[in-house]
Amino acid sequence: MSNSTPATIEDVARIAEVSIATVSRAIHTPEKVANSTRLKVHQAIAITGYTTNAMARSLRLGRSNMILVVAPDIGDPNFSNILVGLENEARAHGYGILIGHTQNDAQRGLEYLKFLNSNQAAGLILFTGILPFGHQTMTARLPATVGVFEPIYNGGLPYVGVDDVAGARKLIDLLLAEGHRKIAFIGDSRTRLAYSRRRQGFEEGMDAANMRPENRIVIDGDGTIESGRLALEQLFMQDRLPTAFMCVNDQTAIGVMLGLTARGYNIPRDFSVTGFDDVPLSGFMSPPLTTIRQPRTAIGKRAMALLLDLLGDGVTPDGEILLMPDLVVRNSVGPPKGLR
Amino acid sequence: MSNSTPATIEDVARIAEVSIATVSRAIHTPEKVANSTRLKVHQAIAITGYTTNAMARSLRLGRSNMILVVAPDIGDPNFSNILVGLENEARAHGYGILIGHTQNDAQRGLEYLKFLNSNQAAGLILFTGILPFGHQTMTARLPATVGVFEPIYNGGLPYVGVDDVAGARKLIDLLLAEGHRKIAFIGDSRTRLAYSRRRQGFEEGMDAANMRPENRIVIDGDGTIESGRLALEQLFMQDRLPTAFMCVNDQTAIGVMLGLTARGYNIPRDFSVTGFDDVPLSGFMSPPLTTIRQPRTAIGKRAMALLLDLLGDGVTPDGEILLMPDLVVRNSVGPPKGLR
DNA sequence: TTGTAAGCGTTATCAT
DNA sequence: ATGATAACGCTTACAA
Repeated sequence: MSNSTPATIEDVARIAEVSIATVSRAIHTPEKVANSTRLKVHQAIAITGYTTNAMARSLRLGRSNMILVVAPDIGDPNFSNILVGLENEARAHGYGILIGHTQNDAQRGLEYLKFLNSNQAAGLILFTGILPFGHQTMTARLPATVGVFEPIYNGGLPYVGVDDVAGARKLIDLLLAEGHRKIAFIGDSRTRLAYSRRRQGFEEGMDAANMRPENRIVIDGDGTIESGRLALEQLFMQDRLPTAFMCVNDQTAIGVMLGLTARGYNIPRDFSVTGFDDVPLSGFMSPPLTTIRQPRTAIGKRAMALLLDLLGDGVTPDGEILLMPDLVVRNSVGPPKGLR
Repeated sequence: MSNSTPATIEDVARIAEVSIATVSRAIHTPEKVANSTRLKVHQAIAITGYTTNAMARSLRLGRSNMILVVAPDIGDPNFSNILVGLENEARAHGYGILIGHTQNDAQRGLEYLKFLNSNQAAGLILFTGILPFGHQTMTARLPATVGVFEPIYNGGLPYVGVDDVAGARKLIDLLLAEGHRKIAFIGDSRTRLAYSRRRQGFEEGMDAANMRPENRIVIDGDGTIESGRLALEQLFMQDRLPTAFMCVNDQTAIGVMLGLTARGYNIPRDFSVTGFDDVPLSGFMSPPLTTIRQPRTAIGKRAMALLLDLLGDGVTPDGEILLMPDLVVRNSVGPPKGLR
């Protein structure tokens, strides 16, 4: 069955004994074609195994039906479920999805920019928190674009994600309610809106409880397990110990937990720890991690819906769609040691 | 800088005051163009910000410079490092990578098939273990294709991965050497070559040690953490307990460990457990998991090199390239209880 | 060394 | 309701 070359619209036309124009119409505007003709065409299509050559179609149309999703790290445990949401919604509207992987390398980003500029994708979803095109970022001519999961720092682009400030606020309020006073925020030094917003939630909560600056320990990592561990070591070396660690994300929290456990401490008896994102692993930790759940599939769905809207009427919507995140209370938080 | 429409080759030609053919040559066969002309052209390109329209180019050429990588589950912890190897190699040869995500859904697979059939990708890398095109699998007309990480069950396609039999053999030999006699193999019931080969390694090792059938407990899951847990519960319920669990992959092993720990057992004092793959999480377990390391980046690199070869001379190479995997000894294996 | 022109597979306009 | 044909942007004989 391995024919040498794919069937073209002409092959179909010949077999159906109509013109190629009619074949095209039978496919895309069947109502403009006589019933009998349409039947013949579809039979011919079945015989030849014809599928539209998307390159030719897109060239002619000046647009494709593919959406490019760019992420710096495919391995990000948040990514795959977001993707499911994106895909389902795209499919429902006749679009396909292609994934680009930048590894935080501007060179790679640029290649995707080229891809976009040659109309190989109709729209762009950015999972990056920052425009990934290096020095060309400012002058990049982008198709319809929406950020997802992380607001985009330097783009002024529409975005769908969770309300980071509110999520962080839920966490800090929980810690405060348990009786914690001296709390460390293990942040992320990379310039990303999501991180500074989570920090902001932390500060607002501390403010609301009238906590003095000396009760707030802020230290930055880079959002990895390793960096959580490192931040913890720093704090121990400097002898600046809180009773609770509020971490910018789950990875960091897992690093902190691992470090604490390795030092022989018990969580939450000796220290409390919180995360953010509810990554799959978090539920498997011991103790399971108290964190904020990202409605990942929903976020993906909304983001794609937004993009498709944008593609439709080309009108740029209001800046951000913020979903409310849920607090997931597990077992990594308890009252501080002094209070028990 | 947001021009309405991308510059075309004609814009460049006009500005450089040459024909479009010369522009094309200046780009692709610069040696066939006078120095002075080449200079003018490149200046014009800079001015216009021109990038080749890949759709038009591919349509004309009948091939693209994109490689499609299809995986059922982007979230697979093995995937992201394989991808790095694939990408680096592809880039080095002027190819870009696109990722397709099937979620084990034949419908989705079919869409990628269409994508391929319209020449939108020059080659295909399959991370799937099985051709993902449903009932059209048998008649699918594929471009140059190579399987990676998992041999492809129903394709007869070239493949780059690890020697599963040899890897499993290392594991079973370790267990045997520690003194284990009654060993359970927690397998995967899905029809994939990788799993049956690991099982084969298990059997060969047991055979070589003259172990009787009643010392071999074989039970199947589906390769997830949950299924490892479930398999363990089944064994407990049936009261068929081994002293060691050899698991088809790390996820399964982690499930087994979690279940064992939840039941209050100590690993490796009460039971030994092994995995396969050395997924990132495995090193973080307590105890860290003894397993087989997949040289993921190397596998990706080799697979892409093979594909590019194939693209070059179109000659189908010998079936499989098997890399030797390393045993990673950590702390989840010890002597069986009776022997201590 | 450079230009002219055909053609890749579509869709859309204009006739018929 | 259907057919001829131009055009989308590009590469590559072939001519000059």
